[in-house]
Amino acid sequence: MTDALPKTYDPVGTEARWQRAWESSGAFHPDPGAAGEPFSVVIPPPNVTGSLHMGHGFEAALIDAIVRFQRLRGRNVLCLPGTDHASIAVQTLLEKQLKAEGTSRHELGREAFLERAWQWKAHSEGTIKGQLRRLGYSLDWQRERFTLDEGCSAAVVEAFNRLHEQGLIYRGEYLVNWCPASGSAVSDLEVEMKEVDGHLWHFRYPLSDGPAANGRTHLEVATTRPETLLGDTAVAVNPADSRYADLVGRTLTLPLVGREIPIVADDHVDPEFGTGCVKVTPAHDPNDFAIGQRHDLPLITVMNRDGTMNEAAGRFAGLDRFEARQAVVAAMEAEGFLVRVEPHRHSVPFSDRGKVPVEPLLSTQWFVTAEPLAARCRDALDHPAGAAPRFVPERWEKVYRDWLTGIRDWCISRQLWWGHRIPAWFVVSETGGAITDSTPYVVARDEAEAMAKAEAQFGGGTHAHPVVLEQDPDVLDTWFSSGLWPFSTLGWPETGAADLQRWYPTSVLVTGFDIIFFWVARMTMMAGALVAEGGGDPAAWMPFRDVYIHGLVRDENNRKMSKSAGNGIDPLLLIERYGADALRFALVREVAGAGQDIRLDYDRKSDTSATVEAARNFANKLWNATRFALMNLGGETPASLGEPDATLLQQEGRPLQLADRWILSRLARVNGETAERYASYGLGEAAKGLYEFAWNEVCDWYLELSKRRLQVPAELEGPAREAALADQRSARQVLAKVLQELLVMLHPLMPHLSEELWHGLSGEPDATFLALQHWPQADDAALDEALEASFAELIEAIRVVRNLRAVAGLKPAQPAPVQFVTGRGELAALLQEATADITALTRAESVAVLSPDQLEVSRGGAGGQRRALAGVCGELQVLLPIEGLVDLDALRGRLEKDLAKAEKEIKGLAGRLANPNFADKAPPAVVAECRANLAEAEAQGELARKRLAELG
RNA sequence: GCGCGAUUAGCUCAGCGGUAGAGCGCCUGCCUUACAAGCAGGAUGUCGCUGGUUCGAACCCGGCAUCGCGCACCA
Repeated sequence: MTDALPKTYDPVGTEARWQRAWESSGAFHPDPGAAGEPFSVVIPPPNVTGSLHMGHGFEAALIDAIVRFQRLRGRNVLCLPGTDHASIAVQTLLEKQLKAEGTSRHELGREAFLERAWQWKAHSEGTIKGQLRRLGYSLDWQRERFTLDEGCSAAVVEAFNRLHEQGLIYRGEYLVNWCPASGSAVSDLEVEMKEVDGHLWHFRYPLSDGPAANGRTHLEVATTRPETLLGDTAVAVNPADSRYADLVGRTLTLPLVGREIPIVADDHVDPEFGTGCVKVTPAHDPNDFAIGQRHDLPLITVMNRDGTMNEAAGRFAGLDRFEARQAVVAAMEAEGFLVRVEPHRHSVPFSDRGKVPVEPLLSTQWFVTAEPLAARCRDALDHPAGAAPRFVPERWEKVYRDWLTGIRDWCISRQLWWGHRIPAWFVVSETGGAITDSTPYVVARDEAEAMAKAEAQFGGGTHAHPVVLEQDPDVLDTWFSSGLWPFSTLGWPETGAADLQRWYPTSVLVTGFDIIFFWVARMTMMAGALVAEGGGDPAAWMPFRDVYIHGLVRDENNRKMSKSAGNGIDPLLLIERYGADALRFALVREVAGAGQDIRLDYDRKSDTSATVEAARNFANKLWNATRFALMNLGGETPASLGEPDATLLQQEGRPLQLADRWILSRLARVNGETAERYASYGLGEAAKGLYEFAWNEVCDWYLELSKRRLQVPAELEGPAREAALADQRSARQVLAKVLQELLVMLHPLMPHLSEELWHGLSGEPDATFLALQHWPQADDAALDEALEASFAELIEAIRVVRNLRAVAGLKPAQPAPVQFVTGRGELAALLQEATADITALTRAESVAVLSPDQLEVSRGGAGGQRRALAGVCGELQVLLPIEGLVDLDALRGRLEKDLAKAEKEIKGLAGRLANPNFADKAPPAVVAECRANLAEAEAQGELARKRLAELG
């Protein structure tokens, strides 16, 4: 960097340069053997379904801020990237493509289809990696993983085998959520309830053996799904319902089908709802399935897997389920069984991915027994040493715990091709070469092991035929492999793996609340079963110490940004316009507390964002502040200048001025606060604090105050020159130190800009990175609360002068005399010490600090100052004796405003003090403060009145 | 139905017991050699409604309303 820096910061070239430098030097590729306490994060692997949107950018900004901070703190940091194969999502996407091409996966065949899926993966992964790099994410690309890569796949096979050995995986025929669109079972979590305007059809089911004692000839049932009546195997009533007590045990004749079905009594039925009679279709409804089990009812499946009716549906066979609904209703009506139809709003389960209603369908699937795994996780939350994991914000712990309580078994098989093939082999030689529900199977690590197991069990002896195996064609739920992510990526099941030893458990998981069940809970459950190896302290096996839950990015209309909603914004669009640092800073700065959603304002017509633009302006501000420093440090660096010593005062030879001591105190305080905020996930607060410090304190005040000291007039000679040079040097030292430290503190949020400016300032070679420096030790000796308070008063005094000048309509360049009047000795001393600063910042012609007595004397003498412009702040009276230049009306207006303000304050404070309870019960300090404020306000009001009177 | 969150300046949001804040936008002056992506000054609020606790409530507690989210779900 040279002295001739451009006036505006150009992020695009700079960012690319540092991204290349960091990566090619292996800056973020840690050695497990290196020193430093380990700190590790595995990133939530994005799906290889295309590209990333702003939500990913937001998450990246948060994670990177955390890991970069920890790196600066000297930790041995690993931040491991990767992607997820997203079984259903990718397969759906590919099938859509194939359909558009007029073909299908079945026409292509499994092998060719998978070939294509891998091509797609390579394409999508390339896009995603490009995006992550452009964000400046400090990832270890050499450790990049993919859920379907060799190592992760081996981990999946091992996990499946171990869980099976532990008796936690079973195969069985149950009602599952069947998604006809993808042709696969899905888990409970992949089902979304949606409110739909439907109908409630009331039907009559006649008693088969004649009228009841009370003359009743039929029962009336209601349903939202008439097509399922073809599979009814009972009608249920509440056992306590006296209306039907005598009918329990008798039978009804199912219309259209003619089947005799029993009337059963079951607690599930709410006698208050409808007629109190419920048709029971155990093979097509989860509640009915449960009733069916209790009453040992037959299961009659009337649908095929593609959502059409099957042979059991008789004359309706072949119809789509929704066509069948119409047809059944029409037939019921024609045959006189339809009582009435009423509109009915109700919830319908939809498949998350397929966007069609799921069909509860009886099928044979693989399941994970969830309760024992969940129990271990619940215990970890109640561990005496503290909840594991620790949720930030805390409230999410309850959400996590509630889900783990009363958990249902997890259906893990999917009738898809893209994914981890289930490591189970059917011994088809036992069932005539075909896979049926009764075909025996073996679970194994590979085919050879499967064969050995199968031969031991089924070979030789009485079996004359050779053992023939066929691997289960299904794949596992994507979340099965995602559940292993924190340890499969580090080398598990190889427990001796160096990375696993060094970085497991990981330090923090950063993710959105929308996948606490899908992913967070699955990881903790998997770790409990696979890593814990028999329990123990959860701190040893829980895959992360903390879980930091962030909110979602919403668009300008407060809608969640997502690809499916079509409102996602490509982060690259904003990066190209404003720079990655600006985008990152804008996103993080929006975070309040934690876990709150953020709204990114964005104009889709112009692709602009006021929020990001403000962050870009901040970057430019820092750029220019550093540019100013480079122009004024005389070619020196922070290192060559050395540390300023805040404990030495001007008289003792090192001319540290008021402003120096003030900014060094502020710096030390901001350093401590910022470190604390970063460490406790207060990222938004850290960003806001640094923004305010950099802009409102360093740039607006310190930098302005340093200007007059950085220039030593050529005409100075002798001791005066010596003094000016010494003062210049200390201003240089302080300026250099403050800026350099500020850049380090900003680095986690704005890595490229800070890296660039830090190099410019420090003159360090390109190969030395700010990213790998140490967080500066806060100089606690520089902290001076009283000084900070005094300086705030000084700033206020200068503001009043500026305000008066503005009211008077003085041209900025026009000098004017300034008088301060105060009876407070230490305030007078402060103003006296800062005379040169005040002069510089207010264009003062002269600065006088007077006591009230002195003022009276001077006014009595000169006589011509009665119409001075006057203002007050605190106990300080500020006068601009510039009669003749002043607009009297403006002057009066200003004074009236002061007076009104003072009177309003007096009223409030006096009211409070007049309440006897206040003096009695409020803390003495508060009462004293109130009295002081009242006295001050009264003094202010008095002054204003007096000046107004003088104006006549 | 149960639970969670939100409701503060025109907009986006801080503040969470002691006299209401920021950024953007708006108004008025300034091209003052770090920055016009800037500088200086200014205006702007019955802090959703309603009870209560307290000397004192935007802040704590109870209701209500509106918006959003999660879980469960009666055919």
